[in-house]
This record gives sequence, C-alpha cells and structure tokens, in this order.
Amino acid sequence: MTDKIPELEVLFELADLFKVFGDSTRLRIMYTLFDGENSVGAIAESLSMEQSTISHQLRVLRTNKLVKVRRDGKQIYYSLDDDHVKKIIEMGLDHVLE
Amino acid sequence: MTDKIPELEVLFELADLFKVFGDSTRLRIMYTLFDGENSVGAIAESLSMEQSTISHQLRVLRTNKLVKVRRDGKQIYYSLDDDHVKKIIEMGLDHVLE
DNA sequence: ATATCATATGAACAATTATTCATATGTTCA
DNA sequence: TGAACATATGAATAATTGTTCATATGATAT
Repeated sequence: MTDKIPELEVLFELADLFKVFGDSTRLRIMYTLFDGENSVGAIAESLSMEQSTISHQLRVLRTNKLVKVRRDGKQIYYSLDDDHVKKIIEMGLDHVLE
Repeated sequence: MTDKIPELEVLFELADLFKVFGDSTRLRIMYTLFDGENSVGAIAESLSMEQSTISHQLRVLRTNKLVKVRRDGKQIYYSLDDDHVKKIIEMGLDHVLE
C-alpha cells in the first residue's frame, strides 16, 4: 500500500514516458514491432503514413529508449528495446477493454 | 507473440488513456490517492497547487474512469477507481528507474 | 563521380492542453 | 434567508506537439 511517492524529478520522467504511449501513431508503430524488427519504409507502408512522420515518431521512441536501431545497407531496422513495452500496452488495453 | 493488433478505434482509446498518465500533476494526484480517498482541497494543499487546477484534472481522471467520487457534506472525496492504475504506474516506474 | 534509394531533420502550421482567473453551483449553519 | 465554505466550470492564454513539406545525410551500385 503506502507506496513511497517518487521524487518530483522522477514523476516528470514518468509523465514523459506515458506521453510517448499517448499517441496512436506511436502505438501503431510499436504494434508493428511486436513481431520483430522492421524497416522505416516498411512501417510507413504498412500504416499508410508518410515516411517523414514515421521517422519523426521513431526518433521519439528511440529517445525514450523504447526501440533500438540497426542499420543494414540503405535500410534502418527498428525493434522494441524494452520488455516493459508490451506489458505496459497490454495493461492499458485491459483497462480500455473493461 | 503475434498479438492481434487492436482496431484503430481501440488504439485511439488506448492512446487517450495513456495521455491521462502523461501529465505529472495527474500522476501526483493519483499518488495522493494511493493510500485512500482524499478531498479536493486536501489534495490541492498537499500538492501546493490551486484548487481549480486540481479540480480540472480530477475531471479528466473521472472522465477516464480512473477515479470515483463521493460527496460528504461540503466536501467531495475522490479515490482510485481502477485496479490497473497502480500497476500501470508501477510498470512505467520500472522502465524509468531502469 | 553521380544517380538512386532509404532515412533523418528543420521549419512551419494547426491542434491540443495545462494553468490561471473569475465566477457559478451546491452545501451547511446560524 | 444569507453568509461562509468546498468544489466545479468557462474563457483566455501560453506552451507543447503531430504532421507535412522541402531538403539534407548517408549508403549502394553503375
């Protein structure tokens, strides 16, 4: 019960983390990566969105250490970088689906 | 693994849910309620924030079914309305604290 | 080298949002 | 009824953010 309240600084980081999950485009990108790595172009095509949009959002995910990168020739492959990602999303789904 | 990707509509709801967690004031309010119900004024005072700010944010939490309300005389008491709240927050903390 | 392909990045714009101020609503007590 | 208290609400403002367009960077192959 009586959980210790984190420092304000930590709460800001926590809020920032949840902000990352608070955008449907980023959620869709993460779902795209549930099955394994994927290239930027492939993600963009599979979501029918602009390459630039995906690239911008991947940067957000990267900055927050939710995805990691691998380059292979001209293409750059992204994959999930955190075990919690799926868990956090599924926990949210539990709530949404009642 | 191969989780089924939720409908777009569900993904929007999911994003909306995470948006609620993506604000430090709301996180602080939720932490305030970890130990049990609390009145608006008490929350405002304990966070040293304006009553109006807290009230606005409590409405967001209420709308998203994360807190529930009880009136007792002049005061209105809020409490967490969902078992997932703590779990979602703690899962996020796990990531933030590495 | 240069053309081509894949991705990243910066600027601009529209849309969303958190907070504040002022005020309204609703409750209690005299 | 009226005063005092607790909370809610609307309007206004400042700040943040997602997308697009145009362009830059980096890699490959000819």
